[in-house]
Amino acid sequence: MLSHTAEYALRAVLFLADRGEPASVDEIARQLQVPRNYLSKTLHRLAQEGVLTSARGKGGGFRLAIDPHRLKLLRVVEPFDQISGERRCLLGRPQCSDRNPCPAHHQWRAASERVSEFFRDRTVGDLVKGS
Amino acid sequence: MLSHTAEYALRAVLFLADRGEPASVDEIARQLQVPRNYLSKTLHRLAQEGVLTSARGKGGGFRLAIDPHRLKLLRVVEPFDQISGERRCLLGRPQCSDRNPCPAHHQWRAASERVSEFFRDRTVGDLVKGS
DNA sequence: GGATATTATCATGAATATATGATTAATAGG
DNA sequence: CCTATTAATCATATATTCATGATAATATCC
Repeated sequence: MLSHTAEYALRAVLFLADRGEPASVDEIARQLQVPRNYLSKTLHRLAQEGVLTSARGKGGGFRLAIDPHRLKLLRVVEPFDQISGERRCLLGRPQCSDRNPCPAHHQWRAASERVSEFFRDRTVGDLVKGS
Repeated sequence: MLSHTAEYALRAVLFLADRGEPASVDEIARQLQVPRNYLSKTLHRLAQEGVLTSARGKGGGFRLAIDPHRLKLLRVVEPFDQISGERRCLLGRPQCSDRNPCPAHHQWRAASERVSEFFRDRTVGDLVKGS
């Protein structure tokens, strides 16, 4: 469902939310067992998006820029995977829409809407143990 | 949601179901506006899976091997994309399961289940206009 | 059996996602 | 200022997806 990159992003964010204080890429990568430099780029991207803040040098690292209970999962994931946005027609028809639906449109919409909803409504806080 | 390949497969199958008689790769590719040789491999794969039958030579082509109303969408799509099977943990934890759930497990399950259901329950016949 | 239509296969290429290793830039603390 | 720590960047490698063009194999029809 999610790309590796988006999954790394989400796991890193959950880790940071759970932890509550800054952590270095090294530490996060070790915890999640994912490639260090690859994760570094992913986290950098999240920082650009305003989800994380980063600080170099001693005592630096990444931390959440947003209260976990206000941080929607979609915000974490959408820089990497297109989850929501305009829902793509299952049959790839560009002209497909609510008013001019392909044969699959309504049924597919109802199903896929649930997934978008999940990412749009749930917050990082919802998924962290201690809250 | 679907890869290009799976989308091509689904569209080709719907086309064949709608049409009711054999069609050549050339014709299907022209109709769907997708790359010919690439589609050829995709259809070949569907033939191997028993979804289509193929015939070479004059008068040949591909046709459905299964009554559209008995052909689940999952059957068309699963050779290319992993939709169902063991639902993958959103956080990539191999040990995650109903009995040993990750924090996202139940919520994610409820949402993604809808998508699996769609492919598992709906048939090609459901999506063809004239039926 | 020759011409033609068609799927099947092969060789290759381009684009993207995933990943690794090395280097550079910034920051904090002594 | 020096050193250690850390993010940021650069160069490159590997795997997968998506795609193209050419050729081989097979079937039909005359």
